[in-house]
Amino acid sequence: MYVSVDHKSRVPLYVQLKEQLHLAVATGVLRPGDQLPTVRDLAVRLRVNPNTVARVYRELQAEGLFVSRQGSGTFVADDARAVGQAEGRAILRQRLAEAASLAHSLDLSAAELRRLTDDAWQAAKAGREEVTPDEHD
Amino acid sequence: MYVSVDHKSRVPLYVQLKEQLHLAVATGVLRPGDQLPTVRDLAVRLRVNPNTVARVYRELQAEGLFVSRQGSGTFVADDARAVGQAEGRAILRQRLAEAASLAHSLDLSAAELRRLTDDAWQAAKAGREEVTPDEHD
Amino acid sequence: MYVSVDHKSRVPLYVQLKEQLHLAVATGVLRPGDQLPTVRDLAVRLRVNPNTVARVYRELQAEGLFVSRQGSGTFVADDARAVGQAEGRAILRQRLAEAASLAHSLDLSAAELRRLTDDAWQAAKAGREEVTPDEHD
Amino acid sequence: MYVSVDHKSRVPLYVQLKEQLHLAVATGVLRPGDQLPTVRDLAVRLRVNPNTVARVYRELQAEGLFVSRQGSGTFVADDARAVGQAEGRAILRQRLAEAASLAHSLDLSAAELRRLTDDAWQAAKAGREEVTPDEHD
DNA sequence: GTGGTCTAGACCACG
DNA sequence: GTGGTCTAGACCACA
Repeated sequence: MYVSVDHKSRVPLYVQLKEQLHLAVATGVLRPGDQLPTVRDLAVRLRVNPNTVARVYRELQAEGLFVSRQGSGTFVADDARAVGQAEGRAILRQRLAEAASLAHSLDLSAAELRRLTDDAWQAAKAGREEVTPDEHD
Repeated sequence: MYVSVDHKSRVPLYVQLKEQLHLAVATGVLRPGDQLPTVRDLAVRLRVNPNTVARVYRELQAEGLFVSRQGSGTFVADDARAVGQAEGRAILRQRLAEAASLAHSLDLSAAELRRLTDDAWQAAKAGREEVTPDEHD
Repeated sequence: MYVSVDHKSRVPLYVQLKEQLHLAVATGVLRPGDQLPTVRDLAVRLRVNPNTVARVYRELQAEGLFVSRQGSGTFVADDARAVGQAEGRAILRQRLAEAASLAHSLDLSAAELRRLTDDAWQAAKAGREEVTPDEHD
Repeated sequence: MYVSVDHKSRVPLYVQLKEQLHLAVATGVLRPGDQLPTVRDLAVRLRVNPNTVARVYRELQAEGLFVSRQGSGTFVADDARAVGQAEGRAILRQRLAEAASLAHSLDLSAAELRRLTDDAWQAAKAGREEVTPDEHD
């Protein structure tokens, strides 16, 4: 479980955390049945208020990715991976749709868009190798 | 009319408006020297708070797309088109970078990403024909 | 907009409020496009913390019943009624399923269950006439 | 084995267990004078915290269904069946009251409610045949 | 010790 | 003035 949040970002903390957990499930880092850190524990590690973590767990439970039980903890749901992947693809499709629409408005050709996409892909692959540690103070 | 906003969208009105003006410049619908509607006029036409329009004009001025001549109004800057196109591409690149990163996290191949991009492009092209952005009542 | 919550009930406040709004939409008391009370206003009227109201609005928005926009307010979604009725029936079906299962365990016949249901229906109809005002102190 | 619990359900374990014992008594699976498993034994079999079982025994004792004889164990009370059946009916009546009230709010007619009830009854009858409540591993 | 609810009150983004 | 986010900290239900 390697999650981190950037307190300086303008993206809400709970969104950052939610996306990371989403991805962890979609990519199999978190597997069905795995227990998640307790709300309080994760809150301490991320230097975040417990309510914020609780909100993320609650929403992911509503989406069917997690199952929480009072007294025992929060776990990855049995069918979480499928749900996570489906959602991940849906989000990707949505973002590409926006990009394509913008490309259209800029009068780019399909070939030009494809080239830019390939560039972005290469950049993402390269970026993967670097570590981007979490700076807080 | 070259601008319209969707009051039901969760995208902030000022962002929508700003993007549309950006595009209008980048694609040549608005040309250097053209005069823009007054803040009040545009606000009425879009059924939007004047503060919102004013904010957009102010920010686009700061970006160098618009210039305001005291007493006579707001106009499209001389080098606006170049600025607009450059910014448009930068935004597009940024969005594709995010999409590519997500695709990477989802373990998609470059080919799969390209296919999704092409799909999005086709969808954008198809959608373009059905746009009727002018009238609101 | 006549909503009330019982602070003494063991049912969470946010659940009580959510159910009432759900019903108001499903029964047409709230109609598509209607503006809801502001978070702060409703919080004062119900003697509840604004966060509690905000949570309800947020969840109902996630379910597609409400639409909230920063700066302007919260409104009933266009297709809210259909969503609300569908959900209402689903909940009813779920409760009847539990009741039927229990009746089965108690070795009741279908006829006996039906009689009890009719009784409950009559009681509900009668109860409808009484007012049950909200006591807070 | 006449009891089982579902660790994945959001219904609290102690509620599940209590209901099952209730039913076992009401339907005669457990008869007056029968000895119940020890707290520790049942806890192990159900993979549940002993506190949970103890709580259920305590509450059922308070309701008059069980009696505990010092040093020899917990037994089903002599008049347990009557008590259990009465309580079962009371619970059923309560649930139907809630359902009827909801149906009323949704503007359903008595006939529609009856139809839904019959459907639920049939579904419960059908479901009953496929139950295999005993084994958990 | 687990998660769940609620309050009080601050600060930000938007119109 | 609208909703949205976040913190701090209390209290409850469950195991």
